[in-house]
Amino acid sequence: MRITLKDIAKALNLSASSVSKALNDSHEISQETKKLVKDYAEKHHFRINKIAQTLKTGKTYSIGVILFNISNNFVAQMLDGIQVVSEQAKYDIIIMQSRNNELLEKKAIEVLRNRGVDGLLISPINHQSSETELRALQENGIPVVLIDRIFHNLHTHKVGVNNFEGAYRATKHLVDQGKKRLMHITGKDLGITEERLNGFKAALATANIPFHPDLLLACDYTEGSQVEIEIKRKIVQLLDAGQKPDAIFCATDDITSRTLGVLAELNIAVPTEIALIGFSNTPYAHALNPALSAVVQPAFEMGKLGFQKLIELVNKKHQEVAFETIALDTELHIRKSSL
Amino acid sequence: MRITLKDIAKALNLSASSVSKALNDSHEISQETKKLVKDYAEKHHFRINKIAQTLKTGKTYSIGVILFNISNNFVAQMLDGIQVVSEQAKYDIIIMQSRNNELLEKKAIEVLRNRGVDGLLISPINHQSSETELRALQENGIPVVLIDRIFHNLHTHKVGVNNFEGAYRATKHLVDQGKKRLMHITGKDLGITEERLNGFKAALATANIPFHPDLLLACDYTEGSQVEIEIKRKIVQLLDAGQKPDAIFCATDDITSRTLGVLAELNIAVPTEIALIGFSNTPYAHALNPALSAVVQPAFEMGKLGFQKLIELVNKKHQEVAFETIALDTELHIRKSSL
DNA sequence: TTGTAGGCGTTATCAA
DNA sequence: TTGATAACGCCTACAA
Repeated sequence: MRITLKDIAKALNLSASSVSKALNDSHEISQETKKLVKDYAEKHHFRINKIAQTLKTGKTYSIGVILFNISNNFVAQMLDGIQVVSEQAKYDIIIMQSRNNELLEKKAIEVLRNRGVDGLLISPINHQSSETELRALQENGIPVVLIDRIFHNLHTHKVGVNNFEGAYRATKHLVDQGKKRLMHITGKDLGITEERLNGFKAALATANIPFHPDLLLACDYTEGSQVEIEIKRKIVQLLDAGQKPDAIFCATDDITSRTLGVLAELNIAVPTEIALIGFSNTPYAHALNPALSAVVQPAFEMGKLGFQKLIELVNKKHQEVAFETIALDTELHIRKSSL
Repeated sequence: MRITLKDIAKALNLSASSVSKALNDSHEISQETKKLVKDYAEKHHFRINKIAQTLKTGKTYSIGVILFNISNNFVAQMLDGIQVVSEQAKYDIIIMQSRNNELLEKKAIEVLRNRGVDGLLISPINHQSSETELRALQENGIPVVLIDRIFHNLHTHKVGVNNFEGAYRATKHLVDQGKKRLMHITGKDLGITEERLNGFKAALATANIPFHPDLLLACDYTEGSQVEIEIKRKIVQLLDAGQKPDAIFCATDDITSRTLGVLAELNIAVPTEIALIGFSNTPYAHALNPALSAVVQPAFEMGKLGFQKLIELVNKKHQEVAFETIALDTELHIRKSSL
């Protein structure tokens, strides 16, 4: 059904190797033969069997990408960047989701490894998740690059953002608005949240506002989606205790959206009762009511850069490389929700 | 570096074929030998080379999935359903985005075909997009299943929703609220929008409200993201002409979100000035201000069902199958934006 | 400039 | 119950 090199060879009275060379534009083959072969191939819709090619060459021309959840604006934007570069570089990408679950993460790595990929771009669950598995990949000549969640022990290229700085500026902004009781809602053990918490604390410190552990909520992402409930419970609890915050800084895209939802549900006016700002890459920030103040990450750029770095490694597998950690800047978009 | 069947065979003084059979639990191999082989394999971290296996067997155990844009709640939810089933079925999925661009769609099909997939799940751009390419796949024994965009000429299983019904009920709801000047914003040539338009018209008809072409906007999705600008221009134009609608029904997830944004930008109060309802699967519908009334599609179910249907085809490639078209029901969620 | 032979890692067929 | 052999489709020395 599907035509192969041999078929072409037979039809043209050539050897399979000549056909192979002709299709690969080898200098050992005459122009006429090349033309003959290529025309025939085109006419008969010859498509090379990548599987066989891979088996022979060892190159799969595919890259594994492990993200925690692709239905997240931030992640989707990274993915867009990744895809742009992957197309230029003629690499296919195989996307897997870890859902912030270390078991699924390990499984994804395993699947990709079995299937054969030339490299792996991953946003790991946390500091040391799947460390041995990733190291094993590297030792087998499959380069790994970390993206977004760059606080990981693995020794390699890492592309993320300046989390401390982003959090610091957002918090500073709230402080500058005269807010005194700042709450921080974050995720537990997500690999980037520590730095954001540090930024939060640092901004408080510069304003001589003591950090109040009661105003910190670290949501658990390992279980199903109880996050919204956790947030609601915490806020209600603060209200009941007469400890209402006057501003909230949210650490991730997902948390920001959910917090907004909880406040709406509780009929808490934003920003008059509680001001809100958070990490968010939603393209609809301006369309929300009130328009959302956000720390925006250069997600598209991160995706592009991360993938480029990975391709570099793939292409010079055997040379010594000085690994870099790149932290891009975030942008602070002030809108109504924090004013 | 990586251990192969032969290595095991050599180490155990067996033949490669026996090792292969042992690992595949063939009945021709003795229990002791199996244990021997499996233990050795485990101990030495043997992982089978899927590439070689595929070359030999012709089965890739991977399925191509072509969607138009994965950073869309609705699509992301479908994808979740797809992934759940794919893991059960032990198939990998390779995700590609067509971005509602027929050239990219064709390219994606080509890539998947070259790379080798056992089947294709696709949400095609429109009625006849890539029809010949898809048919060619089928003729080469690679089954195709259509999802979401089920109004396509291809003869196969199709899994989508009852678009007419969903649109009809949403529009009917607006009519029941006493709305008279209903606007419909939709996408041009997206394969599902005709039926939604028909549902819109039918609901108007039952209320004896004439359909007004001026109150219809079909956005062009083939070019970059001018959609929001188009919507804004149209609404401003209607306002200027004193033709302000009193309600809007939006046909897709993306259009609903964007329309909401435009209305906010134009400082048009929802629902008092203009009521709004639209197809949307955003998990934050209740968290928007005002909470968004929406026609919700069973996206997760669609993904699951579509993938299941595809796997069925993959597994009985040579039997005659009676193709089905399945239209799941949508849910109407009435919230504040349309009241 | 073209062809031959061997092999990538696996499995299927047949023989032992 | 095990083993030898060939084959999947392609590429690459090396020979012609």
